[in-house]
Amino acid sequence: MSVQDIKDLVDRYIAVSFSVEKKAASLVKNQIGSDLTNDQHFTLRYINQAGSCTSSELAEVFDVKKSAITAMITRMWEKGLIQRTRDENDRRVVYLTLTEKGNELYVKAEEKIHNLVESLINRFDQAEIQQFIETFEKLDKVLSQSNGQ
Amino acid sequence: MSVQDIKDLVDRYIAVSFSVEKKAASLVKNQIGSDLTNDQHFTLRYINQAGSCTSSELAEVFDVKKSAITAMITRMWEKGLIQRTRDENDRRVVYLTLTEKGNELYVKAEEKIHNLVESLINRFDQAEIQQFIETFEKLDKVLSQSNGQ
DNA sequence: GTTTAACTGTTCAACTGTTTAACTATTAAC
DNA sequence: GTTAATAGTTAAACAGTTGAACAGTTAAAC
Repeated sequence: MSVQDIKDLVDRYIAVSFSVEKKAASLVKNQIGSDLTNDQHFTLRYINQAGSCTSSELAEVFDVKKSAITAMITRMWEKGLIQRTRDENDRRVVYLTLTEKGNELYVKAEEKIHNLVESLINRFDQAEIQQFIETFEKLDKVLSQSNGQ
Repeated sequence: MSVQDIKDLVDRYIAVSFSVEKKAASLVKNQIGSDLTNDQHFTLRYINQAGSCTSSELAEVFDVKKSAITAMITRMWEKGLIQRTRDENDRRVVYLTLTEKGNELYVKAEEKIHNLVESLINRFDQAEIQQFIETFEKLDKVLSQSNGQ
């Protein structure tokens, strides 16, 4: 592959990744709605899968400062979606869990997103989309390494 | 492919797309810096490639309301990166172009991003990454259709 | 055992990006 | 010539972010 070919690939990647990111976000916003922002949905998703977690953990996973997590959690806490519980052994730590309401809202939104993504995926050849996701996951790992230090 | 397989694929896609999005953003932020946010960089990129453009055009491309564009352009205009020029024939229209400073800043940042993306891409098999980008572009088109109406 | 250091989380000010709704100015339609 | 549509702006309100300073808690050093 020539230098020019690689340059073109890089150009195409930069353009398409930005475009897909924006379009996917607005598709979710328009078709899901659900009173949850994207970030809020993914926060609920993470806490739901983890069962419970801490602010520091979220800050690490989402790669933002802890104060950003505090602000986000507070907004969801005000809406009654998330519970804060202090650890009795180490009283610095606050565990975050979903409330009933938070869980319901999450499950509903998750189902809609699932259907949306499935309808997108079904428009592709199965082998193609499978390969795509595998490469995407490799990229995720490479990015983890690059970000690590 | 079974229903379960599809469900798993959907799960994996949702997880990996969110993860890559966050990691890529923070990698760019940490390694590029350059006083430009992601959105600002892509705005400069679009105007640079178009030569000149209007707020309405940017609103359409980025899929946000025009007032969001006004705010963003104003911030960059205050930094001396963008010029506003009224159309003499249709005085409602304002053309946006890069200033010298805006262009310099853009070119510098673009070069760094290019190198960054190239270093990522080079860690993949060439056929694999080429196929990946092609599928990514297909997905972009599918999203355009889905968002269209 | 007390002091010091490290850690968890919060608050506050400042910023970017976003939407909605009301508005100005200009052009097009009839 | 009045009415519609169009291009862009303004202002209020919100989500998400950083950075710096802070409180409270635990661990380490001595």
